[in-house]
Amino acid sequence: MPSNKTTQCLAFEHHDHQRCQSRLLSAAKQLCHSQNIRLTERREQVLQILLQSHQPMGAYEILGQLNQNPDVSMVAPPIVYRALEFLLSVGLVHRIECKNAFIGCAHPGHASAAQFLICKGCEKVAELDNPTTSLQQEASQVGFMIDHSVVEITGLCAECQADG
Amino acid sequence: MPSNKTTQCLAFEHHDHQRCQSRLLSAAKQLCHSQNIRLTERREQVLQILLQSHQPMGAYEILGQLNQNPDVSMVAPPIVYRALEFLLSVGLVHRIECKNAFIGCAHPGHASAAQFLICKGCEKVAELDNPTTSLQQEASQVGFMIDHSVVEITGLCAECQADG
DNA sequence: TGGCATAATGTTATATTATAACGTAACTTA
DNA sequence: TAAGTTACGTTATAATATAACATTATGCCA
Repeated sequence: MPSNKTTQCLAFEHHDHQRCQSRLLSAAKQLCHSQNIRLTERREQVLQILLQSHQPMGAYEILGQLNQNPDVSMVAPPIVYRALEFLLSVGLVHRIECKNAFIGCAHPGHASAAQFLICKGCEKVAELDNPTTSLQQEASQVGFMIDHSVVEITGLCAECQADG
Repeated sequence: MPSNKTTQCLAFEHHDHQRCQSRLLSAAKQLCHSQNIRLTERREQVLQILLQSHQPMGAYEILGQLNQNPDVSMVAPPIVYRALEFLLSVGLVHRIECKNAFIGCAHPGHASAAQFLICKGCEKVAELDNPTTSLQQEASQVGFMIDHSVVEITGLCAECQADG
């Protein structure tokens, strides 16, 4: 049995990203359908752009990609921000605070407080899927009621370390 | 012996802030002196402004306070950002990513990866002083080499919960 | 002490990120 | 189909941050 020590860091492993991407898109559609919320064309466009890679994108970068399509008329920032607002609220996208950027959720539906490993080398971001951390325990020890948590670890992934 | 369960969350406790402030300023001076780096007047001004409260401040808010002094000529954003850059590099100030804001370090010299509890009620921020977390362990388990970590927990402090 | 190198500050302009405000179109449901 | 709601489009502008270059202060040592 192969070691699975990195199986929760898909972003840092070689994988069939085509499949990864379509799996996440299907999951998104299903999730929205089951919750009776609308994944409109715009929202889906933005989600698809984010799912193209495991790298976070700025809002204006997304905007740029939307506007690359010459068939469609140019759109302005609020379009993107509104789609992102929706996707964030549903948990299909996360915000990477330390980069003012956005990334597709790697574990849609798991709701939990996400934690990110952000590689400075390849700029990919892995989303850990661990529910409770010691932090949450500490917070409650001092009587703090958690609403939302941001955990972003920057550094070098294994491969980028090897590449020097 | 009184419970010390919250002693590391000074920000959320009633305390003599006058003393807190001057203690941190002295510590900063000492730290810079011992490391032979210059805490210039500008840098000290900015640090003092941040030490006035346990609430994070945006760069332009700091700028506003600097420019409140009618004796001195107006300064422009780069002044503030440069002072902040210095103070961040020395570890006298931290950046609160989820607010694009800055806060005086509550434990100067401890170097460690800081973790913040951010209250939505009183807007105060407590800096935990815990060295290694389970996160760091997890990161190294997947071969990730940590450079910097951002841990920001938003919610309600005990007092704000009580206040309804 | 004077002159050089470096570090810090000051100034202007502009880049980047985000949202307010208001109008139009589309969907939903009675 | 009318009314209410949600989503989208458009314009303008707010808020955050930095590039580039000029000036001043500091440290150093010949």
